[in-house]
Amino acid sequence: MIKQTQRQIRNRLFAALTPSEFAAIAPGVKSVKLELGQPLHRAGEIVEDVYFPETGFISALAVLSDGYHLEIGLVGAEGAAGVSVILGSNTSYSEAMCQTGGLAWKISTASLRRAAAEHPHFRELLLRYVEVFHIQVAQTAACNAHHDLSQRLARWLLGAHDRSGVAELSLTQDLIAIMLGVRRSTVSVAAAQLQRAGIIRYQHGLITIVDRVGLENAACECYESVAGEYRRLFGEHPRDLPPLPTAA
Amino acid sequence: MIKQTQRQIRNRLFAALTPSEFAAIAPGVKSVKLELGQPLHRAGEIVEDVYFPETGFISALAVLSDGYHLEIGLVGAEGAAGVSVILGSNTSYSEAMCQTGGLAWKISTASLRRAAAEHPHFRELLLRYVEVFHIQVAQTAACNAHHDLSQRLARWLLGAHDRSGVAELSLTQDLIAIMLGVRRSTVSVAAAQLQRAGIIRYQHGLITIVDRVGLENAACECYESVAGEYRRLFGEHPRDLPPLPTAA
DNA sequence: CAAACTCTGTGCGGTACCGCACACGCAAAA
DNA sequence: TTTTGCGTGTGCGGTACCGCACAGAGTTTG
Repeated sequence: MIKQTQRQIRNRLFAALTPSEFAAIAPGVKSVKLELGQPLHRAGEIVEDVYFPETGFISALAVLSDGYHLEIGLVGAEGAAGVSVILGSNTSYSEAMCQTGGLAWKISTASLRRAAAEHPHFRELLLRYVEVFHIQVAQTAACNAHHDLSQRLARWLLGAHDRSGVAELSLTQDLIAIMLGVRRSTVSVAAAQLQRAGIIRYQHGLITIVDRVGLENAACECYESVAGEYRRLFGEHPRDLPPLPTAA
Repeated sequence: MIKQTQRQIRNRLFAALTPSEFAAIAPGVKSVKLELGQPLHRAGEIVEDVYFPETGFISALAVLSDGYHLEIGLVGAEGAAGVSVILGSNTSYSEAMCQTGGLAWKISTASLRRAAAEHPHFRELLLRYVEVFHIQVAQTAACNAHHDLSQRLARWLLGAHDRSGVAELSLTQDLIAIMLGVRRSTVSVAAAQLQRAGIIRYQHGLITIVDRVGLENAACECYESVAGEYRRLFGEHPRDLPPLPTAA
C-alpha cells in the first residue's frame, strides 16, 4: 500500500481525494517501478491493473495489423493508464508502454471498480479524466491529419516535459519517430531545426529543453488546446504539475 | 415523447432497454428531424440535448483554430451524439453535424443524467457506448497518420453505409473532403478509382454502393477493427443494424 | 429551350514525407 | 587505446497530397 502521506503524492487523481477517501483506497494501492520500454497493457488483452504515474510517463499506442505502433495519447501524473476499465470493458483497445523510467501507483481493476462504486467523488474524478484523455486522443486525430512534423514534434516534447517534470529527457529519435508515426530521419531533420533555433539540445539519446517558451511557439495549437481542456476540468494547467521530489 | 412501441425503435441503445426502463425514460424523449448540415452541438458550448439517431447519421468534428473542421467520429443508430455528458462535463469538445437528413430521438442533458442515475443498466449501456466511440476516435488518429486516402475513403463509405441503411447516399465530394481533411480533388481521384473498379457509382451528389464486399476489400483495417470492437461490446455488428422502416 | 448553377474530372508545379542507404560522432566495452 | 555499437545527420529518388485553376457534365431555374 501507499506509504507516503497524501500530501507527498504527485499524482493529481490521488492528490484530489479527500483524506477519508484516500485512507479507504490506499490499502489496495501498490508502488511499482516503471522501466523504459515496459508494456503495461497489451492490445486486446485483459487489463489486470490500472497505473497512476507518479513520475515519468506512459504512452497509449494504437497497434495496426502491419505491426505499426502509433501513439494516441500520453499519460503522466495528471492521470492514469487503463482507467477506461471503469466504463465497463475488461480488455484494452490500446497498448500502454513506459517511455521513461519512473514510479507509479498500481491498483487492480477489481479494486478500482470497487473503490469507484463506493466513493462517488473518486468515480466522478476518474470519469472526468477519461473525458480529458478522450479529448487528447481526438485532438491527436486532427493533428495527425493536418499539422506537419515540426509542430507535432514540439507538441510532443511539451507534453513529455510537463509530465516528466525535468528539462532533460532520455529519448532517442528512434523512439520519438515511432510515437509520431514517421521515419526516424524525419524526426532528425525537425529536431535539428529546433536545435539550430536554440530551443532544444540533442546529444546521443538525451534531449535538453532549453527554451520552453520557444517550444510553445513552435508547437501547433493542439498542445494548448488539450492543456486548456484539462485546466477547464481539473482547475490546473498540466504545466504546473508539482516538481519532482528531491532525492532524500 | 416516443410514440412508437419499443420494438419499432431502430436505435440500438434504446432498443436494448428493458421494457420498464424504456417506459420510465420515454416521457423525456422527443422525436426530431435532422436536416443536412444542421449543427447539433458546437465546440466549447453547452450540450443542451443528446441525440440518439434513428435514421441518418451525425459527424463529430474537431475544430482547429484555422477554421478547419475534421471528422473524428461517426454516429448513427448504433449510438448517440453528445453522450459523453454522462462523464461530467457540460460542454462539448467537438462539433456535431448532421450529414444526412433523418430522424433522431432527443433528450435533455439533465433528463439523460437523471435516467442514467436511476437506471444502472441504462447507465452501463451508455458508458459502454462512450468506450466504443472512444475507440473509433483512437483508430481514426492512427488511420489519419498512416493510411492513404483511397483506403480512408472506402472506410468512411462503409461507416456511412452501415448507419444510413441504404445503398444510395446523398453526399457531395466536397463534403466528404471536409470530413476526411483533404482537398476535394483528392477525393475525386480516389472516388473515380473506386468507380472504375465497379465498387461505387457517383453522379452529381449521389453515391451508390454497388459492391459492398469490394468496398470492404478496398478499405483499411480500421473499419473492421472498430466494427469488431462494437460487436465485442454490444454483440452485433454495425453492418447488421435493422433496415429502415418501410414508408407506411 | 436557354441560362445559371452545382458538382465532378483533370492538370500543373510545389512540398512533406517515405524507403533506403551511408557516413560520422559519441560512448561504452575489450 | 582500440574496437564495437548505438544514435544522429544527410542525401537521393519516389509518392501522396497540397493549392490553385479550369473545363465539362449534370441539374435546376427562368
